[in-house]
Amino acid sequence: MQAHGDDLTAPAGGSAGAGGAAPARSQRMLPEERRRILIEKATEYFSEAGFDGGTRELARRMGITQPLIYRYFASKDDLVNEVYRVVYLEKWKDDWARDLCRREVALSARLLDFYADYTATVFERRWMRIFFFAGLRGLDINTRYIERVRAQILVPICLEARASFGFESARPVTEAEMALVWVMHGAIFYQGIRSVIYGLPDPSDPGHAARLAVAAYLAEAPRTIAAALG
Amino acid sequence: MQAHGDDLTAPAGGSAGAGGAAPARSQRMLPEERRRILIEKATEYFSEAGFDGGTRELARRMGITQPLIYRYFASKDDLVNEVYRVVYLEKWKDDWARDLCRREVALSARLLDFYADYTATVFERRWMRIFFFAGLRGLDINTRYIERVRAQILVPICLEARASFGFESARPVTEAEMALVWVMHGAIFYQGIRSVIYGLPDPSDPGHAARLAVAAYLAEAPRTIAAALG
DNA sequence: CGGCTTGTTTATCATGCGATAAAAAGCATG
DNA sequence: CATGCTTTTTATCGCATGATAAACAAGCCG
Repeated sequence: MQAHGDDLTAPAGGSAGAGGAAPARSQRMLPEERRRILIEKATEYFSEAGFDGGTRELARRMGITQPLIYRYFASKDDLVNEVYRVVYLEKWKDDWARDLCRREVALSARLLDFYADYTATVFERRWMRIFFFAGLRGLDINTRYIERVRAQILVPICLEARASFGFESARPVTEAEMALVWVMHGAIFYQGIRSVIYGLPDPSDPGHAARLAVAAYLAEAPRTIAAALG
Repeated sequence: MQAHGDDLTAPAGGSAGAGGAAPARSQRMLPEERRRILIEKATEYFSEAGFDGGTRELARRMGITQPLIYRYFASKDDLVNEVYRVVYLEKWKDDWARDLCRREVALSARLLDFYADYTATVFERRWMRIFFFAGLRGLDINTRYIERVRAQILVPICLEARASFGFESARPVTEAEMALVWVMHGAIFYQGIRSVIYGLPDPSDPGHAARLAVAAYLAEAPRTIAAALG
């Protein structure tokens, strides 16, 4: 539409756009720096427009020309995959799985600490939107992320719950135990969907939902575990 | 890609495709019927491909040619809006709000009945995916749907909870009461996300999550309501 | 049969996309 | 200043898309 009319702004060293959304026209850069910025801006842009967003519009927002993107990425898919990699993998903290197993701390405190940190990481517009764009596309990386949550977070929580309530057992986690922990996880995660996808205003007490969900989980867990192991 | 190569199948009255995915080439139809099928197939297709899916591919799946779509809809946007309308509005049941207020039935039963019916309606691949495609696009219709859930389902539940626990009051529902009911709702809704968006296998007991969430809600509600009205 | 209406297809346009090749511009070094 | 290497732009290709106009074909009525 108006991709053509506004390149009259700042022919060479132009200042920040008085006219449109395009930032200052960039100068020659070190490859690493250019690549870094490219991924960052691509994350920002694709998280809004979806992965069908055009490379021309992305370039325009960076203040570069479109073919330059192909000097740093062989194809648009390459760039998209890099965005995935950064968003999914680089934001994962191994501390989460480790800290959840620190039995010198009460389980309720471990769960609340974990969810405080986890939600601070993922309840962010860019992360959340890219997560769902990828999920709707049925991409492997999304499936693998969910599997990681299951294996490294939810299953450990089930085992910690067993230990916490005195049911030490090596038996594999049952479907009922998983269902219960998924309910807790879902109740908390859904709050992020409300904020970010629905655009509803954030609650004044952001930890409230997590406290309720964790308390409900711990209240129900003994019964579920007893039934599972009994 | 292969939009050209496979129209050698069944020139006129063709049988169901032995070659590809394209159904039988259609004959002349009554406008109402054609339009109905068009919306139905568009819902099916857009729910998979997203609203960036092409009109040619949609036409191919229907066994018609692409320009025919424009005899029934002025533009692709028109068709897309019709898909929204059908998915969002025609699947809403006014019974939900009414039945939630039937005080001769126990509140827990009303909640479980409601969620049994609600999840049967929306935990369906087409509905869920279109809901999130629209949500990510930030479309008005999605925002209005959420508002409808809030005003016609969640607020009434809060008021019914007050009545159920003997706190008859006309005061507006507080943020704490809303937060609690959103947690219940989110815990249940998230199970649909797991199945449909994540593609995880359905639990063997589909009502389990709802029972847990409703029980947790009813256990916590008296405290929350007392604090809100006290 | 001929003529009419209307559902459907064929042919086509303008536009935007991802991608490539070649020219231009920046910057260090002789 | 000239040389050489690297970043960036200009110009362009092939293709797919949404949309339009004109040709075609099926049924109905005289």
